Amino acid sequence: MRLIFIATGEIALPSFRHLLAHGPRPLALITQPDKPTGRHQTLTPPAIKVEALAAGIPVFQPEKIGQISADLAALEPEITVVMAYGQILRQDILGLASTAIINLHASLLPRFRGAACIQAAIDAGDTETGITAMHVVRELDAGDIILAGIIPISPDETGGSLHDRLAELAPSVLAEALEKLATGSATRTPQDPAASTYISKLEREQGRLDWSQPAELLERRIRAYDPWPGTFTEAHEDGRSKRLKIFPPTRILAMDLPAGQVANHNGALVVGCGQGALQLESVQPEGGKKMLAADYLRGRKPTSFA
RNA sequence: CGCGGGAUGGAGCAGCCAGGUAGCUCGUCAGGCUCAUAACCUGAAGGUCGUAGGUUCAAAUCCUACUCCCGCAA
Repeated sequence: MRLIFIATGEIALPSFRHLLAHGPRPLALITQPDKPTGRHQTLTPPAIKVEALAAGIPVFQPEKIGQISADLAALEPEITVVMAYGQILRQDILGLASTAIINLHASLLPRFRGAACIQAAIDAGDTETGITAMHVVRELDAGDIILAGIIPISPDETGGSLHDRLAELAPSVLAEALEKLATGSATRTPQDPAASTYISKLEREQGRLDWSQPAELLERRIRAYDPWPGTFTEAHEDGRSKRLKIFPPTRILAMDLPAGQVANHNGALVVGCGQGALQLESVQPEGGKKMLAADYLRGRKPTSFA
């Protein structure tokens, strides 16, 4: 089967490796251009590009994928697989493959269409999520569903841990979808538009915590947004105010404390929420390293978070 | 050279601006108190103040260079 793989995010790595190991071997990888990253803006290639080159797979990195539609057409693909690419595909790309263009999406569609689907599942308090294989259509993540793989979300799940587990789940979903498409046994289940939800890409600023919200919601958000985009607050300490990153796990307490007020409860760092309170275990002050909340309290005396 | 913060006994910090015997909250060890304890009391050990130069009678503190860590931004 002639297959083209289009992906950038690390969530696609296991699926890509699966194809390298068990076939069909991708004719080419299309991924985003190298981007400057980190404190010193070093130009960094996507990890999947590095693996593709090591495996001798041709790599395309167009600024806009439309620029290489002729090159892709020349490969005469039967199947195009898209996963966490980061660009909207133009109509001419959608029609390239003779059999199908499919997308692996990290949620149980039609719930959580869009970029931040993994974080959204935890943030919403869902008990399960998965990988959905579907046909790609013009509207984002709205195509007919071929099949989905489901995994439970554990109570201490973080965005990072769920990301990794979904990445590991994806190859089996991909393999089954390819098998069905190859044998003509693939079914198409339309998505119920009324049940669909859309989650836009997360920005760093969205990790700012609102302590007037219930502790239950904040606890989930801190897990969901770890490690990206991360959660933070402003720690007020005699006149000064410094950014403080907050990491899971956190513990919900029934304590009655005004929202945003900080208490040293027998050495434990407790913050009041709109409903209940949250005990923090791991924080990172601006300019400092990640540390235990108890350590943080030894040297800093914050009075409130906002 | 994108902007900024930091490096001080095992942990987290103060001291630096206005140079002059290294301090706080803990931890550790010993002893005491207690039915008992992560509680309390007493005492002790533990630091080339990131590295290398410079200024000075004297540098954690002022100047220069360098190394490492981190926040923002992208």
